[in-house]
Amino acid sequence: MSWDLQTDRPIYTQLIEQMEIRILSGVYPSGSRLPSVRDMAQEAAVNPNTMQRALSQLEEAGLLVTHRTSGRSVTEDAQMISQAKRKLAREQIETFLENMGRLGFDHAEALLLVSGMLEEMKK
Amino acid sequence: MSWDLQTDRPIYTQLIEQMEIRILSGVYPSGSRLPSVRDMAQEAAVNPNTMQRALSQLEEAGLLVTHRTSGRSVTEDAQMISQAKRKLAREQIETFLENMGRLGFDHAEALLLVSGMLEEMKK
DNA sequence: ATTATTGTATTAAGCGCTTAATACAATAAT
DNA sequence: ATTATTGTATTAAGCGCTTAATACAATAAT
Repeated sequence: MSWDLQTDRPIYTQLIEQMEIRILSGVYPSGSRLPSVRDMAQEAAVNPNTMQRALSQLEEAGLLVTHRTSGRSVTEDAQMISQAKRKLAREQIETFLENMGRLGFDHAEALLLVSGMLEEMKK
Repeated sequence: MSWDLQTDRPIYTQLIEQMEIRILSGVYPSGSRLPSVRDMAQEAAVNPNTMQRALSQLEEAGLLVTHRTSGRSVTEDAQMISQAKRKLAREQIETFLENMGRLGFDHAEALLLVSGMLEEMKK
């Protein structure tokens, strides 16, 4: 699981997004413990402060729980996680339709283009 | 046509994206002249230097042409524009499928979710 | 001919992000 | 009891982005 970070926007926001995806997709399952801030920072080739910043915001969002001296873990509220996952998926679809709309494709056309591309990829 | 700019990433990159969309979707048609840098900067509530930076990069990309003292205009190469539009649409679909994939949905599922949401929106 | 408009360039300042270095308190591990 | 590990906090420096102020050359408009 690689951390590919772009330079065109703040690293800590990218860390937040990627961590969120890992949590929602089950890479870090509900209740599981995370590596230490320092370890995760090193793995992502990032300063510990920057990783700390991202993690503390994920805690604020309710996805992570901090145990002062024994590290952090993913929330045990599995329902919250699956709810967040559905919400994020919905948002992905909305942004996609919005983006296509700005290019001049309505919803029906966008759907057609997606299924068309999937057909192509089958071959 | 509003310029809603976020603070989470550089303004000039957002200007580039939004200008590109306006060009590809025909808001600024092929061959049409753009307002001056100063005017566009004021309209977007941005410093002229920032707008200049975005426009000069769009010129580098071949979408804009500069006429030293009589302003800028959109390239007259209509074919290039439509090609860029197709390319951008394709990229939108790919990113969407990629994002859904990271959340744990395969291509078929993603397509189903889109059509599902469109059904909902009809009601 | 004169004026206004065009893109362009330069300099200085402020700001947030990122890194680096360092330190501390709490507590799990030994 | 001692040690190692944990999250956390602070300070200073560098960097790119953004703004502001200003100026210049080229040329369209008058």
